[in-house]
Amino acid sequence: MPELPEVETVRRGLSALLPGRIFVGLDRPWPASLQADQVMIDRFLLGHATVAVRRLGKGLLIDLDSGWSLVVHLKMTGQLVLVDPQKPERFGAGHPSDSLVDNLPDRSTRVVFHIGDARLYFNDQRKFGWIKLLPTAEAEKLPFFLGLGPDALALELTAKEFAALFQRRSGSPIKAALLDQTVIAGVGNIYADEALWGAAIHPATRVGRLEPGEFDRLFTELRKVLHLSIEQGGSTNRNYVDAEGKRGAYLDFAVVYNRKGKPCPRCSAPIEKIRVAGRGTHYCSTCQKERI
DNA sequence: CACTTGACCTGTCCGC
DNA sequence: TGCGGACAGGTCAAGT
Repeated sequence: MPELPEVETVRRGLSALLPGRIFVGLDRPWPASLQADQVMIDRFLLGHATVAVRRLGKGLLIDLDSGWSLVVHLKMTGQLVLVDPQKPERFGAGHPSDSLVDNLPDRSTRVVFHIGDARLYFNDQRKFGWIKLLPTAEAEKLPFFLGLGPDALALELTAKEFAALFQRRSGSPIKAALLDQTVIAGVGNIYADEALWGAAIHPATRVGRLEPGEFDRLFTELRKVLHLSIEQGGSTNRNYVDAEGKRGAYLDFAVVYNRKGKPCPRCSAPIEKIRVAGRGTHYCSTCQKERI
């Protein structure tokens, strides 16, 4: 799944649904997805309530009143969906076209948290995702979190600072550097392609060849697509759903991602798909000129 | 250190 | 229709 806008959408959903409710039980149809000792689960999860839900890059922290946290990474196909029997209208019914999941648990369900009467399902078709239970201070110090660059939507980040983050990756294609979470946190394959199209930069352009004005444009476009996507509840290509099981609508606004052969809205040339940094990459060869 | 490639898994789609 | 291969929102480890 999940790049910054999708994780942020899940965070907001859980933030509205979880705090104050007590974890009372657990099912683990695929135990490896939850890295936690049963003794720690009994002491620091069960009987405790959520106090806050935070996002760090593409990771989530569910802070508990025990001083411990559930740390979640959804990787490619992870979902966190809360089903509340008190509010069945939240889930599926009414807008079935918005819902991608019903009848949980299903065969991708890896962990089920019982939270009062409600159920929080961790589904993950490809099993790349994980959940850990750790003391909050320790969770924040996981290598993955310590290594993160500034959040792509950090309020205090300026265009000048944005450009400076890329210095040490001067030999990389700009797309590879954008995907590097230690440079800047939160950008993934979809929004890298969309932002590079907006800034009219070829994805394979070496960082060292970019001009200051191009970094300015990239910074502006990146934030624009991330904000728009959050407004739209994220991107659902295949699996992604929010905390209520609903898909995101951003791909209706996407210009290049998953749109090979469709016309570029700037110049009407067909969008092309190539491979950059080992990832499928969509761009307009007319608007985003390659520089040798 | 910077950079690239393949591996982790399951499911789906495309071409023959 | 069937089958094999490529590919899918992300990281990591290992290689050069």
